[in-house]
Amino acid sequence: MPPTNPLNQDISLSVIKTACSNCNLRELCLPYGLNLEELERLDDLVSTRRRVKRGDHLYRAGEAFDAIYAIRSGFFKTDVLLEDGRDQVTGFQMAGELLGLDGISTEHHTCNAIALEDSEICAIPFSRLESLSREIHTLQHHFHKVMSREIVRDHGVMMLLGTMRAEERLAAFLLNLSQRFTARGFSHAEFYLRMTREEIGSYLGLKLETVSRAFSRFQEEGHIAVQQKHIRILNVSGLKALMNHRAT
Amino acid sequence: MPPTNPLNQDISLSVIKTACSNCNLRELCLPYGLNLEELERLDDLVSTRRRVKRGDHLYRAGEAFDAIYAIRSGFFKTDVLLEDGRDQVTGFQMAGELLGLDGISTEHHTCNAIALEDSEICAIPFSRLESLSREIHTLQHHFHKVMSREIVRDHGVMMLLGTMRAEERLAAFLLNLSQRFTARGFSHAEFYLRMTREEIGSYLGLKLETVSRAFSRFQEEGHIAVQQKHIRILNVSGLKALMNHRAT
DNA sequence: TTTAGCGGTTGACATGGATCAAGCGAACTC
DNA sequence: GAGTTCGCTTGATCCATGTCAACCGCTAAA
Repeated sequence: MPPTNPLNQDISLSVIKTACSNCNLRELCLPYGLNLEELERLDDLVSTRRRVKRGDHLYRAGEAFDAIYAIRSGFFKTDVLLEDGRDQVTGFQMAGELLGLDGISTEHHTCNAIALEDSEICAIPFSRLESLSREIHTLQHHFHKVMSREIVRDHGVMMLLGTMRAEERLAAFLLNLSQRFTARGFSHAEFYLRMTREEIGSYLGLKLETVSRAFSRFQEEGHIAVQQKHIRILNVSGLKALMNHRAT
Repeated sequence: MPPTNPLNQDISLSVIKTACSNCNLRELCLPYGLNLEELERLDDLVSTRRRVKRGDHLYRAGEAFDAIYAIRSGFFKTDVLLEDGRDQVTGFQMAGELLGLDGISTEHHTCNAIALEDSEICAIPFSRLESLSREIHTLQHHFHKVMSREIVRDHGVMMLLGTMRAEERLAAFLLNLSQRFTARGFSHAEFYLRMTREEIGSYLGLKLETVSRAFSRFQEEGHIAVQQKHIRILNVSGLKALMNHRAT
């Protein structure tokens, strides 16, 4: 039932929508571990929500940094560009994950963040986040953990790029996606890829043809079923075995 | 002149030695930007100094995390291990740089830190660092910058591993070392490598033979002079040109 | 329904770097 | 001072992945 005053309705709706305290991602995202009173203080801070259409930039390398972004829904990639035109996808981000941490260092973004599907993000003004985390120990500590986790993730990618074969890389990639979908309550075994073969290749340090061949091979061997961007994982342990195989 | 009481001498010496306020790396390290009073508060915190002999571990993957480490002198590498025995060097660290940031995430170290020469480090208990950075805004902000810088550095390595050829990787590596030595007041053109060809290769995702051949080639082409671990850079712009050459 | 375009698949061939192997020189031990 | 070891260099060969090219099949627009 709409209330008598439609304006109030709008306001309360928008408040509800942008509140961390009300967000079902709060256990994955920045508010992790906060109590109710602390949550409400964080709500004050996370005031801006924005839609980003598929293909649009959330931010570009070189732009001034003043906020980090939490993904409320949707899917992003980040990439870095070299002067000579080469680029590399440095990550794929999904709901509950943070974007923009790279910008703190120089106060300018150092990569591009591009939506791979229509998405919604919450902007978190960074200086206000620092203020609040000076007051809320839990928030401070969790933020540090999130940054550290990003460093650990990057080490994993370095390992992957530095020592793994093409098929190992792709297996690791699929298992990682599967695990992150699971954490968000989706099927661990069946999902749609939001990115092209070329973007996967860029992330994994491979050419798109190599990615495509590896997909076909996994299918032949019964590890997965692929149809375009639709993936079904048929044999998780098979994929895991692929990863740890070579001991060169 | 030694004072009459040799014990006092020892104490004051050790205090002087471990103080950030007295360390000539303070502009590169954690204390960056702090005023005198703040520096003294940081001094209280950085009480433990430790020597790490060449080849020894500062910490190992899996150990409980409770402190980060600032390198006072010396040279380290960090590496990650896969279950199947493969490993990858994730970085080389020199004086003024921090080690252990990866441990914050899980409260356990996720990599090994090994001294490549006899070194000295300052241990900074992490929970106390968090406390202090809740009180000193400048410290908090600078610590965030340092973590972010590590993320940006990792993206650079991902780019290198994902898109560059062997010679480009080595050129980038040499230029990076040169720049970091310069920042520490050493020659930008002449230095000793503290790591083996194999360790360089591991970091760059190459085999030691490939690293060796690339060194030889750089020498033939007059970009550098190599003799074992002694490197002289003869043509900086030549090396830079090597890096941005290919536009595939 | 036809057509255009983009992403994906597959094949043939090329190549950069890995692998295997031999030898060398500097540093360390006895 | 001789012998041993380890790190490095260099050559020959191999192979995983890149490159080039053709074609396929969704999807969307006309």
